[in-house]
Amino acid sequence: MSAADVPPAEVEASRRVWLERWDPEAASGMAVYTAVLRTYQLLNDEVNTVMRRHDLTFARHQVLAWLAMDPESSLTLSWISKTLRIPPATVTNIIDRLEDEGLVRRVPHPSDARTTLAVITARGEKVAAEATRDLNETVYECIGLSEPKRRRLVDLLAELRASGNDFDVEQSDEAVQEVGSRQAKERGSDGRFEVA
Amino acid sequence: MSAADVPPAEVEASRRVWLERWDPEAASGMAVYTAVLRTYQLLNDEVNTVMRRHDLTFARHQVLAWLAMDPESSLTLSWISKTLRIPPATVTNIIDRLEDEGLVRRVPHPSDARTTLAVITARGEKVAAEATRDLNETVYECIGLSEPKRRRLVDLLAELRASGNDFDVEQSDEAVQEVGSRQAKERGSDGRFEVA
DNA sequence: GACGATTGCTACGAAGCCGAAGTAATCTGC
DNA sequence: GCAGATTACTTCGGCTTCGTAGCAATCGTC
Repeated sequence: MSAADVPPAEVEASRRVWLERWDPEAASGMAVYTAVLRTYQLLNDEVNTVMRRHDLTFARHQVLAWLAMDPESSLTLSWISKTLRIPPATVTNIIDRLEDEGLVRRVPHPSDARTTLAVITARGEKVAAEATRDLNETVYECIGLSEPKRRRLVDLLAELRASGNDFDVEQSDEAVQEVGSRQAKERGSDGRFEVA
Repeated sequence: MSAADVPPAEVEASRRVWLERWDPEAASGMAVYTAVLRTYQLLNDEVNTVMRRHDLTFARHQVLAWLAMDPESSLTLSWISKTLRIPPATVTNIIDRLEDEGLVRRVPHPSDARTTLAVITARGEKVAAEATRDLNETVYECIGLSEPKRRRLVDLLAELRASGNDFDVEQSDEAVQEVGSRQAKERGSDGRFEVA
């Protein structure tokens, strides 16, 4: 939340020591992890600074943004949990907070009494739009990388994730299919299909 | 800790909606942030899984590793806070835990009664070495990217950090100088200089 | 239609992190 | 040598996250 960057010189020093004591491959791997971590921390700090201005968290904004984008302005909690990969307990907490702030309402699902829908309120839409605009202007548009470099960076990170841990990627694909069919089923009762 | 990856198809959908409603530059910025975030989460999960095997946290291991690398096997808490960018309260907590586990001892600074030194114990050295080896073998050496790609990735991330937010970089440099001089002063009494 | 398995959500509790306030020691300028 | 600022660390309290266990509703199979 507040940690941002380790002084470069220190990092270099640590890398040198690492190289002396451990594998070169481990050293380059550590460099990658360190770089990802520090970049994450930097961006995360900026994002959270913006979010705090709107009394939100990144996680809460994420949920709110998905709700704002949804054609029905409503999502089931389990859908949120699966799609955004947030543990159910955390989703409950997030919706609790959003509800406390009056940005979201819990509504029982019409055909399945087990599930509850999160419905975004007018105020929620407003806050979501404001926060998103702020986020775009303050963080996303200010990333100091040319368009092609952004693309290359995204590609490299995707490759890292894809090859680094097949397991997780497979899991994601499964989830997509599950979510897709669930959505189709749910929305089917309304005569509409929202393909994932 | 458990969130790892949003289903790619969902992400693509969100990006499309983003593109419709907001700037293309904001969309590519969001893509970068999302990619960094997800990669961080993936690696972080792996790192923490390893750390849990050694009853450590990444933060605790980081501190332990720096202690293990230090020629004096000791660091002041404030140095740790500044260099690793960890808030003082968190450093206190980290050292508390490490002390509870007998990996570190708190020793009063010989010449400044305000500051306390964290000194790594023999057991601390052992745990640090084991955890680091495990981390290298399980995570760092398994990152699915060729050596040149790793380098390119690290460079791109460095550029993002450097150009994206001059403020933070300057802050870092200040910290380096401060830390450097502090170290020199502290170590000066021992007749040795540890340049940052 | 009924029983076991599954699914959806929540309550509880533990852990980590950190901002703010507090205490103690040291440094600075006079 | 002495106020006042600074520095170092800790305590406190709150927030977020998430694993586990629990309850309630639903589904699938017979």
